[in-house]
Amino acid sequence: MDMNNEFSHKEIEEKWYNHWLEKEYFKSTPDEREPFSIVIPPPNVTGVLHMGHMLNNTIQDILIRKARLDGKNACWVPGTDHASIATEAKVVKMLREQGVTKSELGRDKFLEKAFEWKDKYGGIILKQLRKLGASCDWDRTAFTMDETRSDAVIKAFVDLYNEGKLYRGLRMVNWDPQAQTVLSNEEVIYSSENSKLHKVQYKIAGSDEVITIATTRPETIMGDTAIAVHPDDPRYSHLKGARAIVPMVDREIPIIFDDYVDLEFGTGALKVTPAHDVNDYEIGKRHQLETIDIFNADGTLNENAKVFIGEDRFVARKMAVKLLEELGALVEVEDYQNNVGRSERTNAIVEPRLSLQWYVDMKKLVKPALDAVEQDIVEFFPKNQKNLYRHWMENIRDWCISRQLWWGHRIPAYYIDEEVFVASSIEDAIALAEEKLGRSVDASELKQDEDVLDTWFSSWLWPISVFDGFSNQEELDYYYPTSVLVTGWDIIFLWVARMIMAGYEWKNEKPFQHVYFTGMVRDKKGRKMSKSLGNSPDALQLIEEFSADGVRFGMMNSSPAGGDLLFDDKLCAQGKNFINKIWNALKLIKNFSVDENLEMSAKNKVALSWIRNEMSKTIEQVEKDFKSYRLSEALTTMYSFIWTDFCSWFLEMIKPEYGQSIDSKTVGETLNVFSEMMVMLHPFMPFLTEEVYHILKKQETDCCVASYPTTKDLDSDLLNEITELKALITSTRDVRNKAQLKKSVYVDLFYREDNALFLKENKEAYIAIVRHLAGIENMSIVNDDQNNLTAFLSGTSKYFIDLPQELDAETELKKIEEEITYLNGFMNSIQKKLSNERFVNNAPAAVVDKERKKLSDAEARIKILEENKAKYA
RNA sequence: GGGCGAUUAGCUCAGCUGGUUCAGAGCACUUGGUUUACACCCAAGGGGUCACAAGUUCGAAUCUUGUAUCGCCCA
Repeated sequence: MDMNNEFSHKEIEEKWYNHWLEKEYFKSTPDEREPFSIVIPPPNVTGVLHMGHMLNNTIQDILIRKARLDGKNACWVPGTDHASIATEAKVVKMLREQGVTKSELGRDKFLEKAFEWKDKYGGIILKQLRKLGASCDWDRTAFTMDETRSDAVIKAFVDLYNEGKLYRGLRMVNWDPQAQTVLSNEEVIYSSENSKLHKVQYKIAGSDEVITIATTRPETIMGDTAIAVHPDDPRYSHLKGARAIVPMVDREIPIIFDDYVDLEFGTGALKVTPAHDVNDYEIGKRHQLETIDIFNADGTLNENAKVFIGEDRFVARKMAVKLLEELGALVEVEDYQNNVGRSERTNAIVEPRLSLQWYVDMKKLVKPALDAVEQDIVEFFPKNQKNLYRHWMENIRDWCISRQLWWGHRIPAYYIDEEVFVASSIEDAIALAEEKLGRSVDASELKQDEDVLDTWFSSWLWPISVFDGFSNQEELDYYYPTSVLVTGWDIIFLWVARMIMAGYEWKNEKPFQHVYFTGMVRDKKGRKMSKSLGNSPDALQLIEEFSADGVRFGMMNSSPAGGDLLFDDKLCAQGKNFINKIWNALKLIKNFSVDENLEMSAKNKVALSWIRNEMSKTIEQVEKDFKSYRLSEALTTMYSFIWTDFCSWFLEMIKPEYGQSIDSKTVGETLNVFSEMMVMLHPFMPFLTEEVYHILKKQETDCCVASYPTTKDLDSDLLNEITELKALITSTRDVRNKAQLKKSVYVDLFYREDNALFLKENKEAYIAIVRHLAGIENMSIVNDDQNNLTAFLSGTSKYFIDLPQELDAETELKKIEEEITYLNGFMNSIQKKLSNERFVNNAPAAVVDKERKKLSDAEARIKILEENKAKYA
């Protein structure tokens, strides 16, 4: 048969992916079969495939393909999220390049542009997933801002509000005074900058005493509402109940005691400005302090400051320093390095600012979600993530869900003056307003909230909303709860925990049975992959170079659940080599010269029986590994079975001598084993296995939808005997190597009459295998030690080989002596164990027997080694 | 400061319920091999006091505690 020398992955990948799509193998609709469903963690619609996605989606594809082969109704729902911040930033940038600003355009026009942009550039990542072989039901592709998903979001918001689980409250945000917008934490870049630490004296009211604080921001002094010191600080304990006077504005503020204060830092006294510092805000809340906001939105000072009104915050800082100096309040100014946050987009120093935001009251949602994980109703893989989850859930904070952006779901809250009406439509809002106000209300009176919802507020509904579960129960009943969620542990709070809460909140049921946490993909130096480091390989280029199967192999080869993956091209190269190996095994078999008239030899019969047993063992192990999500273990198991057992041992066993033919039955059986092997490996390497599956023989189905192979009862005698036989072959090859024999030189091998291996019924086959694999001409029995032959040991049996020349006596002697020394020590330790009554009495009988066997084996080996030694001495 | 985790061969990591599937894989290394399916390969080999210390146990890489070093998350 004519076959390519190499597996040409590009055309083969495309061919089979299209074939699978045409056959609609990935499509799922509810039926009588057991469902197996996965919802994709929706990637950012503007994103491109990176290493993390590859790992994550390879795992999902492996699980879904395995379920499909197991005969389940496998449904993998793909989709993307709208990524408010990232997408809006990209659209704003595009508009800026066109010379248009967001505010000039207005909300509606801006959204139009954003959707245009999304339709044009969005979803590239889903196309890229196809290259990886992802077997998603593409007809189900969902987007967090499409109609169904948007309806769900609005409904969820209204529900929570009506149940009192949503509220509006003040919160400290990252404010960019230049762009006049709120930034998320991800958009603020912190770095160490040079600044000055000012030590400022505050007078204590009604005394001559002063208290000195240290600050890098003297321009905020006018907003101070307390001075805080540590409760254990002896320097200040006498100030309990005292009040200090804020310099420049002469306002009295309390001195408070709080653990937050660092005794070592500065003077140990901290000025507290709740309106302009996150930590101060927290302290303020604890001590019910007044909050004085002294800044305008553009970073200039307002009337509350009393001084420097209208000046920019940095101008005000200089003026404040000068004024403090004049007042004699400034004690000292020293150089200081501190962490400064700047806006990623404008480079302006970020100003912490209080603003009114929407919150979810998480304490009202937490209980069933915490219980579910604690009781393994939702099971985590690996388990240790439970601790992290519990810790977070027990210390949960309310979730701020409003974002000062336009791209996203606009908050369904409508205002008339101070009154809020939350409703899923303007009509409903009007009705609510009319009822409340007792008069007719016109739509134009209602002002809808300007903000949108956090993207996670749509993602947390994902396992329900992709099945349209907020308005339709039918699909949900079948697919929900989903079987497994595959995601990174870095979003356990942002996403996983919230999905579990949403599941119980709206469906009173967990969203998934299992959660498989993947590790982070790092570069080979252990650094996170990032754009700025430029250490992330181009995913598609990797596929191009190593093939999709090769990359999938590389991703899976070294990534246990939860463990980080130090990515190295070499891993993919190993995958590519594996493909080459399988391809060549296929070539070998297809190019056998088959003789229909040949009988199947005893040797081939034993070989086939053995490989079937090994295959069964492998399947059993793989099934076990799948159950506990030890996917990289499963792959390693299959790899070593295919490469070592099947190729290196089995194929060599049945391979005819050069120029000879092989019987058709052996070939037929071998093709069956190979075929099953391809189905077994299919979830990990779908393209290669499908191609090989069809070249092997005429098949009734495609590999993609075949039945996963099953296990058979093991013949443990045969397995043990072949293990022994392999050891003999390896020892013989070793002796040949040491004698520097050429492969083409055949020699004679002898065994003793009492050799158990060659007393069995498979004796003839075993001899044939040894001869075939170890370069042996004749194999026969000798009764006595043969001084003209070279003796060697395999297991506990002694063999003789007729070498053209003797082995180097000195090296042999040294090795023998070393082994005798080792065995003596080994025996000692076992004897010690066996003479320990407590061991013999307490250890299980099987363990004791094993120790006895070890002892007798070691004795037998020593006896033979001593004989051999005598010969060399 | 609070929490989580890691430390096993030169490198990257497996090692599940303590006991021959217990010290293992890949890469790297050494020796030999190419008219023979595969040099993207074959055969054979070398290499580890399982971070350190104590404890539990008949028995510890595995369980407990402490120490050291490193990583991550939250503040």
